[in-house]
Amino acid sequence: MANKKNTTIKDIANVLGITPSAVSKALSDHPRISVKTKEAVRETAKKMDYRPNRLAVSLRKGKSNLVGVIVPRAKSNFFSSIVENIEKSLNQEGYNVIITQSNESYKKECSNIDALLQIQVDGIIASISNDTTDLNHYKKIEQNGIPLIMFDRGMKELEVDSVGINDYLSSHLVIEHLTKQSCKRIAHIGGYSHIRIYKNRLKGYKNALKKYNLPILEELILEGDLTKQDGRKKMTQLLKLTKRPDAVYASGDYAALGALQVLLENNIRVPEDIALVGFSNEPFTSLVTPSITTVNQHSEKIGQIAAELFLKKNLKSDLEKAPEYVVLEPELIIRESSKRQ
Amino acid sequence: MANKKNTTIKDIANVLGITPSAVSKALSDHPRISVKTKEAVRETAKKMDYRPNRLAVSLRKGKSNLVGVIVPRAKSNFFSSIVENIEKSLNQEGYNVIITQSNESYKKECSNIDALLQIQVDGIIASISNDTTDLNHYKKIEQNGIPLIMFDRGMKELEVDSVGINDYLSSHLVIEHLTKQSCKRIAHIGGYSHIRIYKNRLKGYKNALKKYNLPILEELILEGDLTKQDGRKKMTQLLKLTKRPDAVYASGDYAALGALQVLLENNIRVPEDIALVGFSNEPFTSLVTPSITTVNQHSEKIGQIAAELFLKKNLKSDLEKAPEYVVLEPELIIRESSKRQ
DNA sequence: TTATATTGGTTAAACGATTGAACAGATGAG
DNA sequence: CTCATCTGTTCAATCGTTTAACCAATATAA
Repeated sequence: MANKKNTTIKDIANVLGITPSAVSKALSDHPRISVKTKEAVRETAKKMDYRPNRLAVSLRKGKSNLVGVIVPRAKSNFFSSIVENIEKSLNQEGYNVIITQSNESYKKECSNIDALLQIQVDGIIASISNDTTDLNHYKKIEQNGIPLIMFDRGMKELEVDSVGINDYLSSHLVIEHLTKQSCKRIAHIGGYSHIRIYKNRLKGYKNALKKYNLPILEELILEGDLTKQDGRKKMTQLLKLTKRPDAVYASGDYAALGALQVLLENNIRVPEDIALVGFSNEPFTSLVTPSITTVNQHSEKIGQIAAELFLKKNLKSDLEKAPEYVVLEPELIIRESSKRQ
Repeated sequence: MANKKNTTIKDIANVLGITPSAVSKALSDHPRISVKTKEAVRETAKKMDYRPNRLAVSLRKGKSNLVGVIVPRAKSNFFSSIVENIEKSLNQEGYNVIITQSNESYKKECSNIDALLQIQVDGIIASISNDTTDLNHYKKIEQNGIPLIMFDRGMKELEVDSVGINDYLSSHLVIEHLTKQSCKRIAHIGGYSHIRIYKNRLKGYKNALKKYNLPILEELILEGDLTKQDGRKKMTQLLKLTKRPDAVYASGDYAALGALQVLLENNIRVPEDIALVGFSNEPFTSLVTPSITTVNQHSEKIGQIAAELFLKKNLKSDLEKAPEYVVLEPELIIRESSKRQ
């Protein structure tokens, strides 16, 4: 029945009365093959709907034309947008992309890497999970001789190419804006500080406070996994303080959303009583009431640049070279949750 | 340099002084290999960190252990949740999943299929794009002798396994609920009716109206691509009617969101003046104010079942068999946008 | 004792494409 | 007329595994 076997190079050779190797060379435009033969080959190849067997080519050439991507969560708009752009860029260059999610779990991240190496991808583009502190599994990638590119959450320790935004500057933008709204007690719901981006946002937050002559109050600085649930918890905690904050800057939109819910449930006016800022520009931030001020991270560009970094590294297969760090400028999107007129 | 070549079956053979084929058989637990040899092989395999070359295995066996998935949009929570579950189920069985998006475009869908066939996936699990009317590109899949499974948006014409919810019943649930809220003029913002699910929802809507003795008014039935933009447009259109509807049932949450925005902008009370119901239970429906009543489609289950259908089909490689249609029961989630007390 | 199983492998071909080396025929130089 | 060169192709090995067919040695049966 159907199961029409695919035509191979051999079939073409038989039809034309030449050898498979001549066909192969004709198709790859080898100089030693006559123009006449080349044309004949190309023509019958098209006629017979020939498509090279990717598996055979990969086996022979030692590369699979597959690139693995590891994201913490695929659902997040930020990551899915990055993935989309990685894919677009790499498809153009003849690569296919395999997407895996770590679900913010160290264990899953390890097994993702194993799976990708086992599939023999030509490279891995990854963003580290919240749960990850040990980095040995990432070193396996380079031991396999393929490039690793990190995005958003990169780690300097790994010494690999990476792309992300200027987190330090982001915090400055946020604090600057909040002080203009005359906020004086700005709390920070941060991510785990072993992750570079969250550390940098925290550092930026502290430095900016200093710059605007505001005190750094440890009771206003919290650390968690930035889920909506975490946001609720941290906000509840902040409301218990005798001296409540008049603004909250969360390092993630989901945490900001959780915080917002708690604020509304407690009939606290946003932004009049407490102003709120999130991070990542997830679509829902513009949909909720009040809409949430947030930081745009240019996810499209991040994806594209990550792909380009891979292509560059892969082309030169020059893993030795010093790593390249691309840093994009953040953009503050001011919405209702922080705009006190 | 790193680039440590991977150990092959041959290396193991050399170490043990036997042939590669003996090693291969030992690893696959062939009965003709002695227990002693098997143990020795397994041990040195582990010691040398042997991992079979998937490319070679695939080439030899004629199957890649890769499954392609085509979704209209990866960002949608509904689809991403399905994908997540397909992946989970298939990974367990040793398959890897390649995800592609059609972005609701016929052309992209075609090129996705081509790409997947070219990668030599062992099967394709797909949901048809809004833009697609011609189905010939899907037939190519079966011509290649691999199974095709459809989810959510399946097409009877294709005669392949599929899984989705009972769309007809969904509309009944919605209309029943709205009539209980004493709505009498219920509008329907539908998807393109060449897509089966939207046709069925429309049919269910009409039948349910009849059941509750409500007239079917063509001016209240609209068709579009169900984006937020489309929802805005359709709602604006409905508001221009001399006799406005007192309820709107949209076949998609994004369209419902667009409609809600227009309603709020026009100071129309929801649900008191016009009640609103969406479809898919996207997370934002519970986040906006008022929260949107919607239909839950059990995306987790859909993914899992799609994977199972593939595995079954693939095992028997029995493409001839009559297709299997799995239909899940929908669940109406009632929220503020339609609850008049 | 001879024929027959059984055990535990080995050999070799195959999957489909690539590629350096070899080779045959035509052409040109000396 | 011979040797070298060029052209267009074939040969054969290779990538790493799998597997049907084969073989030698030992065990079993008649």
